[in-house]
Amino acid sequence: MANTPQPGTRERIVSAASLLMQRQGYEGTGIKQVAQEAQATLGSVYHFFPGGKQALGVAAVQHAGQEFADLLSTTLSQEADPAKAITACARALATHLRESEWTDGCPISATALETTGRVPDIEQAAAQAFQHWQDLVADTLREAGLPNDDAHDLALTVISTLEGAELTAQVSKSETPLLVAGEHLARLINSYKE
Amino acid sequence: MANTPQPGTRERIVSAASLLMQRQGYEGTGIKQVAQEAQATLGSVYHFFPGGKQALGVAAVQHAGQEFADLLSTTLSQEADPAKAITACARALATHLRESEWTDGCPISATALETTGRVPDIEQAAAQAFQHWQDLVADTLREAGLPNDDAHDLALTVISTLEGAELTAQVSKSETPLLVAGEHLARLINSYKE
DNA sequence: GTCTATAATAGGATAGAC
DNA sequence: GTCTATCCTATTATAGAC
Repeated sequence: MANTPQPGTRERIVSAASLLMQRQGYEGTGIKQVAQEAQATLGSVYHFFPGGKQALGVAAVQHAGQEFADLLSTTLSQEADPAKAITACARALATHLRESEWTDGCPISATALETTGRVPDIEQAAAQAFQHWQDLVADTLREAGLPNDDAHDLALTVISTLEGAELTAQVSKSETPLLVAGEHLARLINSYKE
Repeated sequence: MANTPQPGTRERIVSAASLLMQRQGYEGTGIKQVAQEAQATLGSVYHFFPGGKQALGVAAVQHAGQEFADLLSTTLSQEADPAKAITACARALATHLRESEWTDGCPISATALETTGRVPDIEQAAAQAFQHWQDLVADTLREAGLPNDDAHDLALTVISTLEGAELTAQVSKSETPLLVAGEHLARLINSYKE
């Protein structure tokens, strides 16, 4: 035990790429900038990612996808009532967005939008992340007793709505879109509850 | 009357920039590419936009924002029942997305996400477009008899949800997220109707 | 208003020493 | 694995003839 190794070079590179692409998008983020932010050299980046920027983009999206999935799991499990759990998620996103001064929205939307239809590998990684998130929400709804089909569809709308509300909140620099969406989602879920 | 002038150079440039930025984002779109697509020269682009790429980005976002507002108005006015009108909007977006082979999602999301917090002029243009869309939906809901406050909040969630569902649909190359969101939004609106 | 040429810089990527 | 130097290309932007 006692294993908390400080992040290795590869890990620092992926984290830096993930953060920068969240804020500036894929095209707006340079490999040199990633190297600098990760306190690594350009040579190291290409050592770990011989596939170049696209491979780095894939790793960044996967990393961010998993990180967000963890956050989602944690938040969802803190409320027994699924409607309240979703509202809590929306609130958590709003707080995080405001505290980052509106810079840290969805970690993969910008990259996904820029590359869709043009960089298949990244596109696929983004689709998988979205699917993973949806599955987590669907599981929560099912465990709360909702029928399978309802849970599946609601989970899809929950992810879509949180995604869109975060975008709207970020653009308008206001927590309101996320908070209002959280309330509406709870109402929607409750309308399926009996 | 009888005034259908063919598009001038400036108009062609803005249209091309708008389309390219929709598909590739702001950073992923080059001014030379815009000029080429608009069948104009680089000199013409800088003639009309001395402010350079940022000024072009602002014009592109405003153009796309207005174009989408027109589409929204048209679709909303074709159904008397507001819930059905919103569902129709979602369906229209889904069809358009599929028919473009998943390239034409929200015309401004990619640009907005990439530039938020970094290019204030573009950020502001995007925020105005979002606000404009929300106002159109709010008007529709009010005209259908919903209380002012409900209409305002619902319109916000409608825009957020359509936005997110379009993103999810584009990334997963499926109409489903938009179609399901359309149904859920109708259900949500109807739950406020009495 | 339109065009070409070019400046100045930054981008992704590679080579090879260590 | 790490580092530096460098190649090549693309980028934004400008200058000036027409």
